[in-house]
Amino acid sequence: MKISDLKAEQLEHASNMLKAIAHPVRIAILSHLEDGKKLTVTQIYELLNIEQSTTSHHLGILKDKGVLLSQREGKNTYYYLKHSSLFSIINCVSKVTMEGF
Amino acid sequence: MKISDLKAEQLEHASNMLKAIAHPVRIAILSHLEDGKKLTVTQIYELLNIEQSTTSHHLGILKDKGVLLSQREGKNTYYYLKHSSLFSIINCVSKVTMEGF
DNA sequence: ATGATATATTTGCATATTCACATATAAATT
DNA sequence: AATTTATATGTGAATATGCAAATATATCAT
Repeated sequence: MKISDLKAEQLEHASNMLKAIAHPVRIAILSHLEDGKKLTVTQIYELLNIEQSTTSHHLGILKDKGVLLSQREGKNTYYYLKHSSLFSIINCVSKVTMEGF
Repeated sequence: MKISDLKAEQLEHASNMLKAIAHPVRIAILSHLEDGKKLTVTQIYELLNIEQSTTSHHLGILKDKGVLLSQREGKNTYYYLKHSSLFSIINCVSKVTMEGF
């Protein structure tokens, strides 16, 4: 099936999901969540070397737009990918990016 | 290879490309350019039933960010996909979107 | 060469959204 | 109450968006 079969609502949905991941920091976050990994806010901002509040903000965006899920365990909140099929998109993006254009 | 292997420059590039397509109108435009099709500004704005200047604006964005190429033939400008591998991304998006979440 | 027409691009405007940072606040644990 | 971890708020700046109008480009007839 082709994307032209999508209705306006679906285009909006696809657009929102793409917006969610269309930022270098959020792409980097997702890259660390491959293979079903779950990471805390602290782990992520230390890995990426950015502001703690900036990290939480981006995680909030990804969660709000249905890309990530979260799970509080004591003081820590673990974030993980909601759908493994998102890897498909990210892998496609990396493939196209590596082709260099 | 994983997206975590990407360098900052590549994350930026991937992000820009995703930003380029992360809009309902631009997704709809791309959907009509599958299978190597080439369309004019007039064909596109009539297909999508939107303002002529809005269409030209979005086409400009897609061209500027390296998603589309254009080719003037007389009064008409034909737009087409720069890399067929972009279909991969769009097809992944439609797949994930159709899974409905 | 000029004016008219068709097609496309650009400009200006107002509005909305996004972003990073610093700080404040909230929640959980000790 | 103090500490650790996380979320929310405010701010200023940057970016994105649609529309209407203006401008540019190409073609055609005169």
